[in-house]
Amino acid sequence: MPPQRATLLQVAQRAGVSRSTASFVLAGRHQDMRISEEARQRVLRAAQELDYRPNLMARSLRTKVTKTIALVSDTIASDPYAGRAIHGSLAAAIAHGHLLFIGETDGDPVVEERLIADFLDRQVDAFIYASMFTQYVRLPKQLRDRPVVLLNCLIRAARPIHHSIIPDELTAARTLLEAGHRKGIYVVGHSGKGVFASRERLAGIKEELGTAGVRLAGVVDCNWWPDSAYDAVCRALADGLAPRALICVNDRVALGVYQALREAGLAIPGDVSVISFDDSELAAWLRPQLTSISLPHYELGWRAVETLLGPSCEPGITRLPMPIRSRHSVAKPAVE
Amino acid sequence: MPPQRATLLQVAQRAGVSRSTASFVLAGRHQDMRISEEARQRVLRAAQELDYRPNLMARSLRTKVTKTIALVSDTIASDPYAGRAIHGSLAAAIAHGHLLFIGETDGDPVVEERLIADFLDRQVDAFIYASMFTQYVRLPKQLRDRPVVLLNCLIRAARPIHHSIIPDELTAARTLLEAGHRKGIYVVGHSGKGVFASRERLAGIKEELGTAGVRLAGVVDCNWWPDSAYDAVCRALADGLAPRALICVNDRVALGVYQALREAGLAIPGDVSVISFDDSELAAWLRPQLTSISLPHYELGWRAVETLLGPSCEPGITRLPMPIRSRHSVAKPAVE
DNA sequence: CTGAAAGCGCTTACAG
DNA sequence: CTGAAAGCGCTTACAG
Repeated sequence: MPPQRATLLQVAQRAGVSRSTASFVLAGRHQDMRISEEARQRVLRAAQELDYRPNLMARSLRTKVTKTIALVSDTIASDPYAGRAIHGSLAAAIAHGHLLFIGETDGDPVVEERLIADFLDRQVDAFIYASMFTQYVRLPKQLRDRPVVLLNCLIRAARPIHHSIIPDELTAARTLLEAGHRKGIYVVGHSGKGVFASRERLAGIKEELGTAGVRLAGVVDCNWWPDSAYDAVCRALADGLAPRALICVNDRVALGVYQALREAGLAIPGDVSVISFDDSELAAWLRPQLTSISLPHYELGWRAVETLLGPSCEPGITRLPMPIRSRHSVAKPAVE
Repeated sequence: MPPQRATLLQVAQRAGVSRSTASFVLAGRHQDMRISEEARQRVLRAAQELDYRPNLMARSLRTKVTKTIALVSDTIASDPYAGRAIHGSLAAAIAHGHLLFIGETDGDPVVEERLIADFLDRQVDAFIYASMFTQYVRLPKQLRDRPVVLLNCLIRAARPIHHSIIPDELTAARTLLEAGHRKGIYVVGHSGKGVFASRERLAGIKEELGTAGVRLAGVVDCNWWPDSAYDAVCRALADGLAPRALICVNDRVALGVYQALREAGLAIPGDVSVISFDDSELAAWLRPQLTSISLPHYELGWRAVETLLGPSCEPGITRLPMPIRSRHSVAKPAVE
């Protein structure tokens, strides 16, 4: 059996004081309570000798704060890289003296409701509401009026009432602009309504290009897999598309794009620059190695709990830079 | 502000009974307490109307069981695939009406001790002690005499005192045996003492081959990266090595092996079969596609909390089958 | 069949 | 400067 933990009462008795006094010195409130230095020392020593550690459940019951937060996500723990968001959240929580509960809903609203109820029953102080893909979400009713920070997702609202931490989708466009691209820039990927991440991504790209006075030349529509991208790009090229730069929504799409360009006799990056998202293993295996932009999962997680637990958690949106791994698929465009 | 939760007292008052009575019916102990059916109905209705949910912290303080468990790992949340172990643990915990705390130590004993202390202060009921790589570990003293299940790790001991859930490392050898291989089977990877996973893996392979009366032909020593594997295999081939089957400790090593074999004019799987571990994305990109064995992370996690929370958690070792993804790198050996 | 009471381990006005 | 007391929201012998 585990060793019995000493209680505050035991500490007090050993120190020859009351529980109140012991509690105050242990809480560091000996100043305002004006505990005699001598009593203080006795308590400290007793606590040390008994290896006293406060029962946090008891404390929480009294104070109404548990110093625990819950991260509820659709399916973050299962994604290869998104798990880092958990890691980041964990680290920040610990740094703030909090512990973190994790929960996965697999996108099922019923599961979600039950999960949140469970957390609430345990009196968690606050929530991180996280999404695997960057997207708009509806906040569960149970979370209204509670401290919540959104991780990798947003809530549609006239005036933001919560804080969101999302990736800054401007990186890709900026990279191409910096390389000197001004025209013939296309996005390869699905632009449909369903996939919110791609919409955000597309919006970010357009916006960044726009501020530089550049127009996105178009979108090659396909889903997020190599075959689909390959087919779509082949077809587009056959139809006369003459891209100078292709922004792929992920590395798998880039794989299909590579194939299509190669078959069309187009050199990467000589004729066409290619840039992508995810920075998966694949990016390094491709030839030429693919310049790819990853989601800053760890930072998103860290920052989310940081702002949740930080001094002032104001509504708004924090966009975190997306780390770019520059390899060999982007070059200055050839002069016309 | 969040809506005020109703308390047991309020339910009791609304039902016109004492807290005791309310508590008993809500706990379903109306039988042994012989509460009148009428009183029972009143309580149930009151609870419903007030949307009563018990404060689990208060209950725990009284009963000494919190229905929370903690998973402490070295660095599971950060690994691309190991995160699934968390997912599996989560699911099993929920299924048992428990909630899961997660903690990462990054392998630092000081961090570990503090983390466990934090969990203990929160009165968690039990622990999962998890490791990123399959390996032998020392159990932190704080965890002695407490309910613990080891996830993907083992404790060296004369008589096992805890339960370990680990992958069954026999799969690779078995696959080759089933394909008809009997000789010229080599392992490519580091056999040094440091990397426990490879030791377990090597032991598993030898054992499985041994029971079939087959001897491992040797080990090509290298570290777990493509370049090192490439160099090592090139050198070995130059020295006259004539393998019929190569077991790579992971997919990256397999990549190096592919290159080395190709340069030596050896066909896969015609001349040499190759099998590997991890089943990463890479396995599908290689040509021929690589047959690879993955760690059953989700199942390891699930099973660990399942046995922790299950009826009888006896000391011992559970070995979970490693799923094999058969592709095109293993074939029957050519007849001599 | 039901209620009054103690107690889990804390914190915090309050009184002296 | 310090202690007695109440109370956080529950559960559970105990008495009737």
